[in-house]
Amino acid sequence: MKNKEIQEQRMKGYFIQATKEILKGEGIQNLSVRNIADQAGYSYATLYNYFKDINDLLFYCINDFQEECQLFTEEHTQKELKGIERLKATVLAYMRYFIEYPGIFDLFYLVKMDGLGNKASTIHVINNSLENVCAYDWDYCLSHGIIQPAEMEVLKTQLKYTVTGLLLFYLNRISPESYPEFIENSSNQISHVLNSK
Amino acid sequence: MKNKEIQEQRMKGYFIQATKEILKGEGIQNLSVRNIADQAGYSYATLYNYFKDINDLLFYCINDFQEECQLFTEEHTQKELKGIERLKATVLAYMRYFIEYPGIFDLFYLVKMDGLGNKASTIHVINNSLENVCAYDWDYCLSHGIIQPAEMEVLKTQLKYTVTGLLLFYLNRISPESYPEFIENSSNQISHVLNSK
DNA sequence: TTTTTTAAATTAACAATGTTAATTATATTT
DNA sequence: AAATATAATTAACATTGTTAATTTAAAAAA
Repeated sequence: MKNKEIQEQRMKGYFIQATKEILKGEGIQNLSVRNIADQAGYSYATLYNYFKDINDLLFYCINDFQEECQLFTEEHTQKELKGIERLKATVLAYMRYFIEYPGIFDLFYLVKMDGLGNKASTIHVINNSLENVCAYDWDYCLSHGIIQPAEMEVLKTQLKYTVTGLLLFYLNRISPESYPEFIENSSNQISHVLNSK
Repeated sequence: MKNKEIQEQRMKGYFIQATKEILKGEGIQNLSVRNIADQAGYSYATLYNYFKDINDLLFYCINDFQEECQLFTEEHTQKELKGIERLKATVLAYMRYFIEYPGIFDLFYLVKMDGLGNKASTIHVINNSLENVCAYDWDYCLSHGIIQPAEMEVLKTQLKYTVTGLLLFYLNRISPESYPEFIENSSNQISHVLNSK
């Protein structure tokens, strides 16, 4: 009875992998059940033997992408930096991840997840996405007395909303119009939030 | 040749009105061409005699809603308040408008507007939505020397991203979980942004 | 090794969507 | 009143998510 389990996980993996590829490549507007099944090498109805519906499939992707995002930011922030400087670099790397994969931004922040199914735990992952990526930096600032515990909560929240807002307007509403402007703007806003430190 | 124009505007008005009603009532996920036409009292294909596509129709709604939002905030902030206090009240009223009509939030900030058609001017309305609603307050603060011009730009930007982020997480990701929490959270964050004044 | 049973995958089918083409009904002009 | 132009409707198509019916492949029993 163990083989069954292994095989089922493997099949799920194929569909999850296909979904992730489409999400990263063509984006969420080109994602469809038939598309996914094609990429996975199966018929569209087969998908429903392994997932309740397309949302169910998306939940798995969110967890995977959060992990990937964590790795991405670690790789893209120089290890020499410390404290506030490092925190800022981490946040900017976090943003770059979503700029590189706008479909993942859509998935994390824009998709409607109406059926209350699996949701709870996945919503939790999203709500703590940035905070988790920055966990090391927050800890460092705390243990070195750079930020007081009380203020840290406000900063975390402020940063979360600012970062999401910046990404939302750039990716979804073309403001600012160019990437350099966006980066400069983002850098300024993040500094402004953190310099009330 | 003037009657033609009047009649055409009237017809457009029926569809726009219908669209707005559905958007405010059932929300964007229940909006469809057939739905709109039903509400307007015409067949679905008739719509295409007056609008290029459904996006074209949405553009008109955005302008109307922005005006309505402006009126809403004016009515919901006490006239006695002045300066920063009044600004804060205006921002909170702005947020309440979108809480009352989540479909309008979707329309303003979440909908994909891919065909570059009419877009430019409508995008501009959205990008300046909050700033315009707060125009009176910003002017007051400026002319009374409460905020310096240079800093004001940063605050406007910061406020825009914070407000959008707060709404996005509450409406789309259920965080925080209750409305009182959301209001308290929002109030705190807005104060925090403005108190660096 | 056949045969039977079970499980898995595929094709058919449905309802809902946006959009266009073909057709009918309504005004307008001659 | 007849002919023409305009506007509205029904038909039709392609695309979506999802379910039901059917075929194919795998496992178990003989």
